[in-house]
Amino acid sequence: MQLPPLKSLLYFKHAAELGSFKLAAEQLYVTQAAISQQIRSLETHLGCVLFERHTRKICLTAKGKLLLPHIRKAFEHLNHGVQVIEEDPQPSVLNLSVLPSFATCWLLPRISSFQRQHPHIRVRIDPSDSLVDFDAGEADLGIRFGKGHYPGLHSEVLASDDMLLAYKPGLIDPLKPLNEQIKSNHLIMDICPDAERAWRILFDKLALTDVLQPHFLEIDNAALVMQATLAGQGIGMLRRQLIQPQLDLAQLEIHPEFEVACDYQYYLAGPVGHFNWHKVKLFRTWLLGQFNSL
Amino acid sequence: MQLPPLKSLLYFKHAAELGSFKLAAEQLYVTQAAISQQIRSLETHLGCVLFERHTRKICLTAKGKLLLPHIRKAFEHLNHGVQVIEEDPQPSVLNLSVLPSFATCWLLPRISSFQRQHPHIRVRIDPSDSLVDFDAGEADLGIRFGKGHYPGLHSEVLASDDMLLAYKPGLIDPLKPLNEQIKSNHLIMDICPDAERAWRILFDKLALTDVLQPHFLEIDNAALVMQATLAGQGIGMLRRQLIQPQLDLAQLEIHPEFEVACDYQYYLAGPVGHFNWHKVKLFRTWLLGQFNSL
DNA sequence: TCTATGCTTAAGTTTTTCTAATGTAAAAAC
DNA sequence: GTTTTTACATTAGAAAAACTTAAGCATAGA
Repeated sequence: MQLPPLKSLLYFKHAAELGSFKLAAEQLYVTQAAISQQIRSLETHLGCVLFERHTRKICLTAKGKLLLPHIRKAFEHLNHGVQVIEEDPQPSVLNLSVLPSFATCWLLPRISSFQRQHPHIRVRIDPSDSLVDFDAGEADLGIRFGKGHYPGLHSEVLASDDMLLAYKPGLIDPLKPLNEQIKSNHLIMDICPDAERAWRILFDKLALTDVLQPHFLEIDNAALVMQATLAGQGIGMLRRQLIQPQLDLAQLEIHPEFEVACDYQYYLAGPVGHFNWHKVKLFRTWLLGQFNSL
Repeated sequence: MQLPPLKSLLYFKHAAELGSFKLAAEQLYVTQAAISQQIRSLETHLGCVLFERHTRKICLTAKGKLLLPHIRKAFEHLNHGVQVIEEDPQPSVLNLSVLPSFATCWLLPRISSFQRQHPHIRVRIDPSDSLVDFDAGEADLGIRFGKGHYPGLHSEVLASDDMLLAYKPGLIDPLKPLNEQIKSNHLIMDICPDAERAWRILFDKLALTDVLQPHFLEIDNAALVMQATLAGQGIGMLRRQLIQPQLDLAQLEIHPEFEVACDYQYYLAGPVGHFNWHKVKLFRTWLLGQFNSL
């Protein structure tokens, strides 16, 4: 016994319960045409008409009325099953998977505010370069710097960022041409696409093509780049979000003539179900608040 | 509460019940890779592992065991609902939608054999050029001559066919060149892609480009083309399946030098559910038997 | 140790589903 | 009795999901 396309059954349920394709479309975040097509496909598959179409409303036919309760029951079971699975196994522990540099420069300096607000939640931060295995329960949520394409996971943008030229106050004189400053200082480079791109853009802008390789200090971690910059070892190409605390404290300065928007953005990502967990909702709210207060 | 992709739940059910992705794949007529991918997508979506993978078998994890009974129940309801809808409303009446020419030349001469075999089934034949509206219950099954693409419907090939040059015995002398015969007789043409194509192939083969238009008698129905041919009004381009009875009775002859396979084939088509109906199963068996006995 | 089995992964293709634009018919408003 | 509005239908083309093929990998069993 061949089942019809399952999605068409879901659409049927919504349309039947709301008595309207239009409302079902809104509820399901698709266009009305999508509903219309799925219902038609279901009807073709079953070989019978399920709705009487009137101009301003639809009614279930006899066959439709026969079908609805079964479909409804079926989806109740599916929902319940998924709900059982998706229950939070440890409501009082929040496991975050975060990029090492973001953890060091952004999250750690701010997390105490979250802990003060929600003292009953224990926060664990797992710094890792790649997304962890959510399936294995290794983390509840991830914060990533990327393009937002995390197949199978729910994700939302947190913020954009810019690459800035940063240095220890006094290291260079912002009134002298940038050109000169670049040539006469060490350049501290993070090995990451956005930083490399920003350097390239800067060089193009200054028409510098002959910068020597040894001029660069390459470090594979933005937090260490910042540390080196803080120590006055040269000029760093750093993300604004990561150095904001240092800028506020005037431990770093940025050159006023340079700024490049990053290709990547910060994303919050994780399995859809996790976003219903209480601890996750609290953290998400706090996180968005932190980004928006800047 | 966001449901996972519904198809992945179906695959999960099969895999869990069979304890094997491979067997599930066979049961669902897909490759084992498809199962593996769907299960992974489900796991990613739920954020937990559902199967322990061992080398030669898989086992449900605790979460998987929790999920299975709900999913199973859900699909039982879906199946039952669809079954209720798909019950045959008139088990003793078989409504066939058939092309007019096929009805006249093929089905009607043979249908009495089916009626003798199954006297309790009343057969109704609805000759129509286009597929009827199965949704409205206008027909149980359709027999079409086409490419087998009937979206939303189940279809299966019944037979292929060839276009032949047919004429009343004695009208032409098969030993004289075909070339001459074509020029000196009326040509009776059906307005249908396969017939037109066959005439074109014939003309190309005979290097005839100067055949005059009035030479042709155009008739928009293969049954009438046959009738005109039977009456000796000219040479017809006809499908073997349609003229077999006349060939057997020597009421028509075919030219031995010409035969072109049709692009189209005969298909049996209808909503999937109809193929479970008793009367449909009987008719299908009979129909296949008729085609195979040729 | 070697082989065979069954799951995984990756790339590319096919199929399905969706959107956007437009059409249509009837109810509601004027 | 028109005109407008509303909700569903239809279409073509774009986007997303699912599938297949082919290769890889780990391990149970010979």
